[in-house]
Amino acid sequence: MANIYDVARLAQVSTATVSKVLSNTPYVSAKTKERVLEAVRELHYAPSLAARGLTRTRTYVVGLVIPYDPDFLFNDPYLLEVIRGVENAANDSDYNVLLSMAHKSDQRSAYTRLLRTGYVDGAITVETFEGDQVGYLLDEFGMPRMSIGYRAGQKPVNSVHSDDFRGAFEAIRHLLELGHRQIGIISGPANFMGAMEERLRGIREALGSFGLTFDRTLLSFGDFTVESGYEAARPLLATQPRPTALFVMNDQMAIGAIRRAREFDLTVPADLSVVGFDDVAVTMLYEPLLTTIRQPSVEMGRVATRQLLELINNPGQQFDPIVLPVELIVRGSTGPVAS
Amino acid sequence: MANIYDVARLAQVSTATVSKVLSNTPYVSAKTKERVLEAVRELHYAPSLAARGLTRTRTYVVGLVIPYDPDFLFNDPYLLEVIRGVENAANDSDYNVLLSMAHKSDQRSAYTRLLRTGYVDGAITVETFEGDQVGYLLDEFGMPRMSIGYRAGQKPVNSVHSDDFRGAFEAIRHLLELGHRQIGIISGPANFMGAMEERLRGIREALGSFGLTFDRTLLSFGDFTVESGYEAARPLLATQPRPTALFVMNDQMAIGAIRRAREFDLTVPADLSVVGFDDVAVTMLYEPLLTTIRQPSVEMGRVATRQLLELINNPGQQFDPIVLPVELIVRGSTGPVAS
DNA sequence: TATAAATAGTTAAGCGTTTTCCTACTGCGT
DNA sequence: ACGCAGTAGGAAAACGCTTAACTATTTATA
Repeated sequence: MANIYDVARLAQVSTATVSKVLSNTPYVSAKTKERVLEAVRELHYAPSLAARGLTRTRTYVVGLVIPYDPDFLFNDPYLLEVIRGVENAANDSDYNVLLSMAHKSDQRSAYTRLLRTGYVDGAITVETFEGDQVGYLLDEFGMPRMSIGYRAGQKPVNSVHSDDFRGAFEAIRHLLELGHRQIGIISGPANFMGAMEERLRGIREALGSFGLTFDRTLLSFGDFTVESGYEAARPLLATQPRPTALFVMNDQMAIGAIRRAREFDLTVPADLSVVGFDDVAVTMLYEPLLTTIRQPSVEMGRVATRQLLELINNPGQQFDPIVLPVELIVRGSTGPVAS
Repeated sequence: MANIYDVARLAQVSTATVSKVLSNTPYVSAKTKERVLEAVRELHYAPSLAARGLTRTRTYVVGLVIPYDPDFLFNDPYLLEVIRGVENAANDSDYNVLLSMAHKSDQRSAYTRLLRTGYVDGAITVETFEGDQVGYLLDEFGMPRMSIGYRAGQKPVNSVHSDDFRGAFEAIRHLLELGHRQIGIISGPANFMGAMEERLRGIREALGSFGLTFDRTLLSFGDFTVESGYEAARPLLATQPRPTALFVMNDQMAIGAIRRAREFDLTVPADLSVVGFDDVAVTMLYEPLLTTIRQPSVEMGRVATRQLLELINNPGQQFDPIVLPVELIVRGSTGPVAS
């Protein structure tokens, strides 16, 4: 593997000049520059990131921390899209992505890997449940960091999340406009960072705008799995008067709920309308096609990364969470209330 | 951030000694060792990987290259599991994972990132369609590499894949044992590296063991998407005599095929048995639950990584592909042939 | 024409490790 | 008392790059 000396020798200049050419520092004549580039090409030279990282402050690597304490998160295609978004944006700026999937039991090691080795310029943490340590540790260390999702603590916090409030609001409004008045809710885990509260807020607001109030007895919880949706739907569908619609906070639980509805001999959407959340591609397999709220997952990864790079270049900034728009996708699982 | 000098000073030894303690080199007294470790703890010291990478040959980073030319691959939960397996195994050996999702258009850059910067000790490439360049480039460079999937070229090649032959064999045998004799096949793309051929071989073998031969008119192709399964199923179900069973080479297409079957007023499994492939979790949403062949995806990532580390330590080895067992999971989408 | 300013390129120090000699000490057998 | 093997620890070079400081050359300015 050629090093900078080989290039310098071949181009008949000093290593300093080579370095300047490669980092686009001014005061190099066009002629010399070309000669150096020629040598670089000939030798297939690329600077060693290790050596570069030693002198510069930059390593050109960002860490992507994904805690996967709850295993089911890993069935969530959403995550893969976030990863892709991060990778994409990093690439565009010649950055590399170091993956760190910390299981709760060894968060310490994730922390070590990212921080203490000086291997990354910054980190993106995917926020899931409360109580994750890595984030705090990174902050304490002063490492530039962006969260994907909601972050505990007072604003401003550097994070990106989708507009859960609006998503829930639109979902409920859609149902209300279809004439539904008894709307059951299946929420995700209560300790899932922030998102659920936001959605509940959205629900209340939408109901309020129709002069209705939120009925707590129509609220039920699941853990994002199909099974939990199936379970959570039972008490709701057994309530009298029976809800004519369900707003379920992820698509998989929505599918579970629909399965339960069948057991109650309810047809979707004729007897029961169902709105999901996420718009994961796999639900396209299911009949009826699910009306849902689409989250811009790839975009979330992208935005978080771009913002992180900005933070790396100008450390110490704090800004308010970036909220990405969601979209109501009306498909076949919702319809007007039966008269 | 503390460096090795800080530690040396605090422990009142030379940096050489600190280094020795940290790499478990002999000839350091227990007392000194303890003193050094104490200092390390106190200062929260961790050696800089960059500096270490400069002197040692090792960077303790492996690259994970995922070409995502076909976008739909990214809806495949399978991939996420592979990633997880890689990350896991790497962690166990104190290795880090650098992600590189090369789009076809910039494979060159993926190559640069991984190779020429000297940033990784080895690479894992996920093989999908033929014609990917990165792999060849890595080999040419002499970089240790493991493939996940089938790799072009003559054996031995360093790769890990699941037992597609056996999987197809078991699927077909299962159907044959249920009495099916007209079995339609929906294959993945023909140019998808190796796997499809292996499965076709398995199909032939299973048929042969029942004294049957493969009927090419019952073969149809899709591209792994639900839609393509839906499309591919039509000609098959229109064939006379109509097949009583379908073996579909991934779960998503299987779902598509089942949807088409409904249009033909066929009930699964009463009128038509369907076997899928992969056993991705999301199919648990569908009724009937899919009989399928489970691939050990996390394990594939793990094995590939462990093998790569072995290859890094003893370069130049070539071994035969590692074949991981698959498993027939019988659920509700298959049943005895209607009499 | 003399001088200042801008441009072009070089030298050498330094980044934080590891590792190869070295040196020094200890205890043991003679 | 001497020499030697074994054990402990240190000094310093090397890894490949960047960059500050410097010199030399050219161009602009008065």
